[in-house]
Amino acid sequence: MSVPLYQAKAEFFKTLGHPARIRILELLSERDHAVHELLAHIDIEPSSLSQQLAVLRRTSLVTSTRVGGEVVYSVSVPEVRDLLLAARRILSGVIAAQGELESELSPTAGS
Amino acid sequence: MSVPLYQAKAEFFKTLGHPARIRILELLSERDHAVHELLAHIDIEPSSLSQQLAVLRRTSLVTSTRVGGEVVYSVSVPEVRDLLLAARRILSGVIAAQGELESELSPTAGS
DNA sequence: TCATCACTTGATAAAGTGTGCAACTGAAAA
DNA sequence: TTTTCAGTTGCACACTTTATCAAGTGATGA
Repeated sequence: MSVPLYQAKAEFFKTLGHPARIRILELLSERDHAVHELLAHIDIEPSSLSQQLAVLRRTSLVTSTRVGGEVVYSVSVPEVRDLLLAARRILSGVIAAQGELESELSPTAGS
Repeated sequence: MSVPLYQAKAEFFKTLGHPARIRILELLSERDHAVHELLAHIDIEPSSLSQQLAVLRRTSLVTSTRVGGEVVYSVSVPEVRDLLLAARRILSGVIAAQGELESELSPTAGS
């Protein structure tokens, strides 16, 4: 293999590193969605959504199918869901820790 | 909380989205390392390493302690290790799938 | 004290990313 | 056939990230 694994990992995480792409994956891991359905949940321009979907397509995390007038997206790597859950767990830990630290510094109010 | 969770997640993944930072976390999840030890394993300039360590510090994923002449880093969120393992599993799946696809397209050699 | 090792910081140029607008394609409805 | 809805693509601009070089701090050893 030409690309070292740690670099592939970095690129993988990079594709997860955008709020819209996270939202897309969260919605798609519930069920398949057409683009206009995603659009109803995510507050960005259609062209921007399309671009983020393209990023996810390029990395094979989602696939699209044309169904009549609409394009339906699905996750092609179901394990991504676990990853998002793991991230949430870690994150709540980190955020809680930072919260404590903050309260120690200024016990009256959080910034 | 002011920052929506999906945005916090995106930022979290973004900090993982760099090959040097992945290497650092992998090394640190084995055991603590001084900066010059990391430097021996990761092929980048000291200043660049320092910069990446700063990114990880800012997001509270690692902590540093001065021990005499050297600065020792440790992971402060051990669950990160699971995340890296999960990423590797997902990634090998995706890479394998792409490999198959590639062989179908050109059965003789992979690009 | 002076030199040196171990790191960090600052500045800057180059590369990469994201955003919004306009133009374009395909399918369905009028 | 013409419109309209559903998406995508191209492009210009702003913003961010990264790499590198030079300069600076802190501790140790000569």
